[in-house]
Amino acid sequence: MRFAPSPTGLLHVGNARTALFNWLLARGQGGTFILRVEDTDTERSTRESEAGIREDLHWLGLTWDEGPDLGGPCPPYRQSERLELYASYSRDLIAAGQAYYCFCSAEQLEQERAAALASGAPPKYSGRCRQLTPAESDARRAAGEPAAIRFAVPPDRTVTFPDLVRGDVSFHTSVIGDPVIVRSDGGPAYNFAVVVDDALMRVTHVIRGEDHISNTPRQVLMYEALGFVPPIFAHLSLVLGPDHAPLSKRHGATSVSEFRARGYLPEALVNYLALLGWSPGEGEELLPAGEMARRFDVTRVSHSAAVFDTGKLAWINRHYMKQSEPARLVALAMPWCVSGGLVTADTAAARDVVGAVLPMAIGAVDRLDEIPSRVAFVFRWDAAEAARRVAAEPDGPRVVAAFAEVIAGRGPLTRETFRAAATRVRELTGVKGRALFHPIRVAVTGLESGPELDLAIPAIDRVASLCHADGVSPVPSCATRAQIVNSKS
RNA sequence: GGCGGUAUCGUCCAGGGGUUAGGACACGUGGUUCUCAACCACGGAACCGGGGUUCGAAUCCCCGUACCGCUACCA
Repeated sequence: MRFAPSPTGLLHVGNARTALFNWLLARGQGGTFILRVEDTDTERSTRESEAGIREDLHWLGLTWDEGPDLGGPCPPYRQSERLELYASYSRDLIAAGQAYYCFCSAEQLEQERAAALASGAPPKYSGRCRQLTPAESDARRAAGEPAAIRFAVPPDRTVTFPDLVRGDVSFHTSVIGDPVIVRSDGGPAYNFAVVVDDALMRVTHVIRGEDHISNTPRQVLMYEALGFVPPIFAHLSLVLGPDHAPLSKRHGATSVSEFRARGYLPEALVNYLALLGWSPGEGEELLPAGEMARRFDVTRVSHSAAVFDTGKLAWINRHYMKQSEPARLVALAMPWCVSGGLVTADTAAARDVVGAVLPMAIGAVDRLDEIPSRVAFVFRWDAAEAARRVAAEPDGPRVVAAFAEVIAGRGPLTRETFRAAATRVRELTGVKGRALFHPIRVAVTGLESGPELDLAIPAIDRVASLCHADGVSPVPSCATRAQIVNSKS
């Protein structure tokens, strides 16, 4: 199996899904997964983009066995480095009379296409240069006339190929114009390069987007002309946005790196992408990639386009956040906590702080980037505001005064000591339920609603006890907060 | 326009000649907790239309419709 992106931009989630399905097949069947870079479009291809795609693939955990960085038995793995191969095979095709030089200019071609369209005919290449004798072609080339090479599509044939997701697909050659296989600048065209590469790299299964299905008959013809056996194809339906248009920027995030930047976990994105067009069966949905690979069956992939559902991705992401080891989650969340101003740097002490505060966020938040706003109250406590709000509560000042007194000098509160303190306050004041907890919440967090106090109070005190460490701004303890609010109200 | 592909709840995915057409997300209601969230329970929600085949069609066939893709010296 192979994944063959062109390095002309960020890795789109649709392409990531294609990569994933290839990976699932390869890993599930003990196959080899090749990464091949299709950089024949020299105008748009960049090394930065290639590096970005490799990084995104790594982040997703879609590892490959052969590729430009790893090497392998069929190098090179960048098309720009395989130019002699394409040239050699195109010469063979010309020699065999299965390809020919084409001298038509872009303007000429454009005119013909417009005319064909206007008259309602299929806008395919007329095949004019196919008539040229080898002698004529050679003469014109010798004269320095620029020429592309076209593949001679055999007339009046029906090309049928099996497609693992759709069954047999047929096209008649009468609708296929002779495709350019080598551009006049000498570079190979996509349809030719894939065929040569997939054949030489001994790719057995090509899983790719549905947008390639119309290319497949030309490619099958080229396999035949070159004396190669075509691989087995499987064309995946496209990924759409909520408006049923192909997923694009205006729908929000579309690239893997954007999803990463928005705080999605790689295993969540992978799990979601796998569910888009496929299901492991038995109603199971949340499965690790290895388990999905074990169960993967291309044959059972959906035929129809799928709408990308951010809500479901969020649900899956929440699941994996709850599932993660706390230390890993802290490490993952650090960048957002730093940029969100919770801590000033990613230090060991800062990680302790984030670790103390994280339990309030997981389960309550869909993404890592939402963590800072969920826990910010710990760090941005406004004494005056808290006091004002407590004063507005019927029993507020009385409850907070009692609370301040009960916890004074006790040191950092834990869940247990807080519960005990709350019980004591209830005994002292006779206030219970919401009337008891709400003033405490408001005094200590400054929030009308938020995390459970069982979680919030120990977190605040833990952070307060860490407050002079590197990379951490000092925050007042619950006792201090209660005391201040009490004195102000 | 031509060619190709696709069609089950709002969305994703099951199922498939006779089923109360199933699950998940989302949504609604209720429960629980000091509130939001989470969690639990319950609920509403679908076989594109028309013909045909058949005792029986959501399922098989044909047509239509809609949507998507391709129709490049981009990949």
